[in-house]
Amino acid sequence: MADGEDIIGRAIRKLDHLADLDEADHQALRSLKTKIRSIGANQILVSQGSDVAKCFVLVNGYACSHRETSGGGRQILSFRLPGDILNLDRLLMKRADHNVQTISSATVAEIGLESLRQIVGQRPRIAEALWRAMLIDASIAREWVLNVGRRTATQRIAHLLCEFATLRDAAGLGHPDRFELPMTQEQIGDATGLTAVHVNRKLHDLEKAGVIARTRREWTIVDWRRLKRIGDFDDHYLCAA
Amino acid sequence: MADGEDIIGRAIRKLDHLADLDEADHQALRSLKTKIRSIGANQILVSQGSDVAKCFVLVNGYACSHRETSGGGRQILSFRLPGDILNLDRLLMKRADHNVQTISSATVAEIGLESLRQIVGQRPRIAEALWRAMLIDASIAREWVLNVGRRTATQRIAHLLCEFATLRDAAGLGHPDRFELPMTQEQIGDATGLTAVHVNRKLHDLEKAGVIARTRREWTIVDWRRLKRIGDFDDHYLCAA
DNA sequence: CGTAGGTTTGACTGATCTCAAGTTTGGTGG
DNA sequence: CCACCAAACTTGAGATCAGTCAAACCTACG
Repeated sequence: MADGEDIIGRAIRKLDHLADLDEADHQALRSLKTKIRSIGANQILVSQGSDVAKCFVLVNGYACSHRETSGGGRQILSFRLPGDILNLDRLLMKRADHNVQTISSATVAEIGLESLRQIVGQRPRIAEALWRAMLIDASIAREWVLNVGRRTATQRIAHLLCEFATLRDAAGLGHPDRFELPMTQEQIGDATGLTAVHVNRKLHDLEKAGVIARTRREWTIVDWRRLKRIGDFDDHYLCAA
Repeated sequence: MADGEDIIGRAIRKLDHLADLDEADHQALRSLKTKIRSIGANQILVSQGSDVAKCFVLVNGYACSHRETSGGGRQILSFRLPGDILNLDRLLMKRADHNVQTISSATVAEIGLESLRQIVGQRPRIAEALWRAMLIDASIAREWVLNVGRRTATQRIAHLLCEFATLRDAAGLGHPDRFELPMTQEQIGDATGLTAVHVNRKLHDLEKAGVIARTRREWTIVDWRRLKRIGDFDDHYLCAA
């Protein structure tokens, strides 16, 4: 297994799951020229309004997308895991409508927009998979509207943890309910529309209630069923294909 | 101009704007068999989890999409105007991931999913336009996450009013800052993550401040510039193509 | 070690919700 | 044209959730 194959392998497997790609589709994806880049934590990859001519595939590490209010408020719109394409919208949109940045040190594969567009034009199955990937992102965004608009602080945080753990498990990134959480409490707050201080308090509540446990950076979901119930979590929206 | 042409004309013009459709594309769209249906206010058209085999084009009246929490909370995810396709995701998604219902009496055109899929397979420009329409919906959803997560009550309401007025104007539905608002204050609350009571109070604030005016169901945006500033509104995300 | 970023805790403030009672509006039937 | 009704809107008082400010404490890393 060559290095190049391995590196975007996770992304390909993901797309494979969204439409029945055949061997020729796989070949086409593997033949895409990629440039691998290592970046530090908290580096902006795409900034709102920009028109970078490439798509980034997250190979390793974690990232998030966010928008800002004019008053300086920051709202995280999604967390990204290895295998995710970070700015897929650029395929059809002239400009990025949100920022994308790493939240840990990471490595990304850059793909030229032109070659990606070419493949999409020639291979309908790949187009379908990408289209569907974007629809799932949209479904997640809608769930976040619900989360932030209609749930209490504890519920929002619990829901976020459920989502992260589920996506992480689906991506095959190790033990399903014992992992290192890549985001800070400040970032959890920015994702749930809360303050870091309040996130901290509610996290302690969840811990005292025996639903989660934390030691250093290692988090454990002690009572998965209860966490889901608290967060009103139903994974339907995640793989809604 | 035949009736059938007229009725989906608005939707076609919208798509035309998203990709350069040629005459053959227009013909293909016009030749779609549609069934026109009139419905009362507050009727559910699509319910979450269902798999209706048709897409609905809103011809007349207003609609919204929403999801619910298990606790009975309701979050409106978008308001829909004449010319909008209400459940476009069904093109690629097995099941609806949210509810769609009318908020006024309305007439919709039903299009069979199969014929729509056929057209999408044969006419890449139409596929591109539809794809882009979905991306714009996604961009709007992300803006709503920001709105609900990071803005105060007054800002959220102002932002919503700006968005509605802008979309309404873009759809060519009459006077840009003087119109009948189709949603109740309860619905504004469900869209902004607030209580109807609180929406009412903040609406009065905006009125007292001379930013908006209301008589009966007729709303006027008195000071458009100020409303935009209050709501931190930048229409970039709406036509982000 | 020393430092910066992240976490924890406390006391106080303020925005929004809840509950509850009116009032207005628009539609319906007599 | 009027009487009535349900839905929407309005207003007040008190409760609560989450925010703010500020200080102390970790802990990873250079």
